[in-house]
Amino acid sequence: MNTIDVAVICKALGDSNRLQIVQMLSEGEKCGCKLLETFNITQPTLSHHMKILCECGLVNDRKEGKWHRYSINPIVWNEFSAFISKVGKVE
Amino acid sequence: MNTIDVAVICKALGDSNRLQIVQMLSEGEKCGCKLLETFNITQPTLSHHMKILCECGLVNDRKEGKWHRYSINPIVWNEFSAFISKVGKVE
DNA sequence: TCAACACATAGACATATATCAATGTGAGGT
DNA sequence: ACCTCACATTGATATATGTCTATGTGTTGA
Repeated sequence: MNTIDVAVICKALGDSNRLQIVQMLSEGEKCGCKLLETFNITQPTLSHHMKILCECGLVNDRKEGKWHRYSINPIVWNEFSAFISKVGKVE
Repeated sequence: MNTIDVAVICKALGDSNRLQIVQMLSEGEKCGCKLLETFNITQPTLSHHMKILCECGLVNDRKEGKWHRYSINPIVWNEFSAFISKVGKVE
């Protein structure tokens, strides 16, 4: 994972709605309509946020019938987390 | 550290110039003029970026004569890193 | 086939952001 | 005193972003 990838991920997490979404996904896989109940935003706005979270790789989207099951991508998240941890270790 | 703090930090790191700046600071304390040599931006733009990095707590600013010595704030960085690591640990 | 549900897309709009040129401030050195 | 250097501040501007309403798409069930 390079610097550009990490910057894109950080930008994705730089919105408090999106950060709260991934916190909810941390509890386990959830569908969009369930997420929509929690936040005070319209459906297109949620769709917009989920697109950003999926495109940067942080979140997986598993389609099941008419539902979209969203979940955290642990591989990407671990790489991101390792990058952040490493930068904090000052020489 | 709460969700809002983390979102602000992520937004700060969501710019590739700022992410590269903290990567440089990871090598050790550096003054602004040294940072300015590395990046293809003007001095006011660097000043703007440093202000954002300092205000979110990620970076310390130690004034020494006419220089500003910037360095990573390990305490804030560790808290941030721990938060990110925790969210990635899906139940 | 039709209606309802889950989600995407398009367009509009207000606000935020990154960047610059110009200028101000403050500290050191001659 | 004057100049130079390091950095901050002030507008200005183009672009990006978050949000909405309206509408389209695809799936499910009656």
